Amino acid sequence: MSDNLNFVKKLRISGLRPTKQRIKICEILFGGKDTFHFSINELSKIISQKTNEKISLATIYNTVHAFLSKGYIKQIAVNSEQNYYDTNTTDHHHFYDEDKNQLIDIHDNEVEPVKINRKIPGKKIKSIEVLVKVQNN
Amino acid sequence: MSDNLNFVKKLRISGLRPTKQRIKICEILFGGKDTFHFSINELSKIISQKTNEKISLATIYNTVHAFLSKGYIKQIAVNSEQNYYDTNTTDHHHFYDEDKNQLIDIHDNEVEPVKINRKIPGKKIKSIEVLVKVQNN
DNA sequence: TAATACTTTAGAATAGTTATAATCTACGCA
DNA sequence: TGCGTAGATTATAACTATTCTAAAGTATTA
Ligand SMILES: [Mn+2]
Ligand SMILES: [Mn+2]
Ligand SMILES: [Zn+2]
Ligand SMILES: [Zn+2]
Repeated sequence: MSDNLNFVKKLRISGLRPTKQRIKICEILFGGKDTFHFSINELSKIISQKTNEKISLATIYNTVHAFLSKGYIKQIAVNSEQNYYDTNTTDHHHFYDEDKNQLIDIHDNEVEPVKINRKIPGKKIKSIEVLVKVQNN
Repeated sequence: MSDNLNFVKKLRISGLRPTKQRIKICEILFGGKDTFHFSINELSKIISQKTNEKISLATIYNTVHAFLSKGYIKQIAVNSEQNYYDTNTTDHHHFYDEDKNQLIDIHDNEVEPVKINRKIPGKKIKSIEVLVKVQNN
């Protein structure tokens, strides 16, 4: 709960007013020990489980987008069914479990750096993402 | 146009009846010299440009899904805005030009093989995909 | 040619997401 | 400490990609 002060700071620093809703979403996203992956749908369910008051879907979308543009979370492209987000904003790759519909972090020591021996004229690389799809044996 | 016989064969082999619509879509997808990337939307536009008769959206979706499940095309995850498909079904990676919203093939000689030093128990790797997002300098 | 299974189609339904516009709130300033 | 205002929240409508439905059409095989 003293985390809340940090969240307020975090929001203020990036020019976002520390509202009740945003602080609650901060608690859920950044208050745990571990980072995690979520869809808007999943986040919405977590919120309604852990909270008495309801946060409207529009606010959840707005907040996730705000956090995304501030770099507090990352977006992960898996498929077009649903957007996935990641509270781990470091550069890292993923397994995607097609049976559980679940993202799993691949740590840097678990994968060789990807080397691209080609440049696109006039373009700079913004990100390199590896997605390893896995399924049951 | 003698390609059409091949397309009929191709469809027959996989248990799909060679209908007028499917053959037309085959022509567009597999009749050119080069492979290419497309969204359903783009394919739909190409069809209406190159064809007098119209093919309904439902049929385009059905056919793309059928071809996908037969392995005639691949699906590429870029973002959740829209699904992308690829008539190049070989294993290969992609640049994604965020300004032009366009996929560009990375050839095997342009990237070192990606080595994953970790296994998920009970799971087998289905695919390894690298997506390099680029934007204007 | 007839029976049948498969296919196409228009349009309805669904689902994720974004826009709207009214209400509410945070916060700098009087 | 209370006001004014910019910014935030919300319910709901709108939008769009995709899937479903069910009726009409077509390929296939006997
Ligand atoms: Mn979407
Ligand atoms: Mn979709
Ligand atoms: Zn991650
Ligand atoms: Zn490709």
